[in-house]
Amino acid sequence: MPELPEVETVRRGLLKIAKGRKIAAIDIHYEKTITNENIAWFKETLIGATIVNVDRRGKYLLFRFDNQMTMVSHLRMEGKYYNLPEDGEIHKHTHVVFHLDDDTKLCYSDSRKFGRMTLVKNDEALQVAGLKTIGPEPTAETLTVEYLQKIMHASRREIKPFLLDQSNVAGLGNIYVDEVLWMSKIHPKEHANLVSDEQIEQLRDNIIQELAVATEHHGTTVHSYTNAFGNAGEFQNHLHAYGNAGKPCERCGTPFKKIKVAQRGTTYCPHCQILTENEND
DNA sequence: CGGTCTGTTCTTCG
DNA sequence: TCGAAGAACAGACC
Repeated sequence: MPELPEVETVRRGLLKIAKGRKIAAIDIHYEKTITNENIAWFKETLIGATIVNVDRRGKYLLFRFDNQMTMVSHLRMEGKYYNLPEDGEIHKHTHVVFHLDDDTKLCYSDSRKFGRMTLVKNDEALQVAGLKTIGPEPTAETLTVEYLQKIMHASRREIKPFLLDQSNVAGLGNIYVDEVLWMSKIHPKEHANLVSDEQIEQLRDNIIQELAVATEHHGTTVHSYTNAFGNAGEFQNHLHAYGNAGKPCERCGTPFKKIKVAQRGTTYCPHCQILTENEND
């Protein structure tokens, strides 16, 4: 389940093997991965084009080509890129294969078939659904205290679904939301507008730091698949809350509880993370 | 074997 | 206009 640190790790892996490479041929084994209406056009437009860069915005990868086109790729839960020699045997669940001009192939596999790719002109990339409404990148420059305070004051949503909403802040998913809420001592069901300005500042700092440190560790590996970019991560060894239900909180020793918040599995410390008003779980 | 669960985004409904 | 809930995706697991 790639979140920002994992997607950034994939981006760096892609740059190393694909930047400067020309697409020689494309095999598509599962057409729904490509959301363009015209699959033939998708292939024709990319064959002969050279990958000049791979950018990232939130959890979206943007492959930039020398023909002024951008392929937007979202991995959703299980999407993975990996690289093989041209004569290598592709893994199960491989839906798209880009044959490159250096006798290798860039493969996309996705056991759940949730991931999507779409090809658009460069200047239309930010109009793609999902990117059009995406919030600021979680960096010190782009995610300001003022911005976070403004949008949190204006929302009565529970903080967890609020932070999972990519239009508020880009890049957070289930794992890192549980982590930053634990670090910031905020209950996952706390309403955004009831969080104090001081706590918002803490939360903002924690989001920025947590994602940066996780990126340094190449993200969190949940299911490990060798040879796929972004699966060498070892940040799972640094998680405090996620996956620790029943184990003692590092700060106070109270066992972590696991509950549902907005239909999502949520781990939190019932002692450190307290609701300001109700005593509901 | 049937039900549940999984994460993310989009769509629908109130 | 907002937020909650459902839909969709497909497979792993009990």
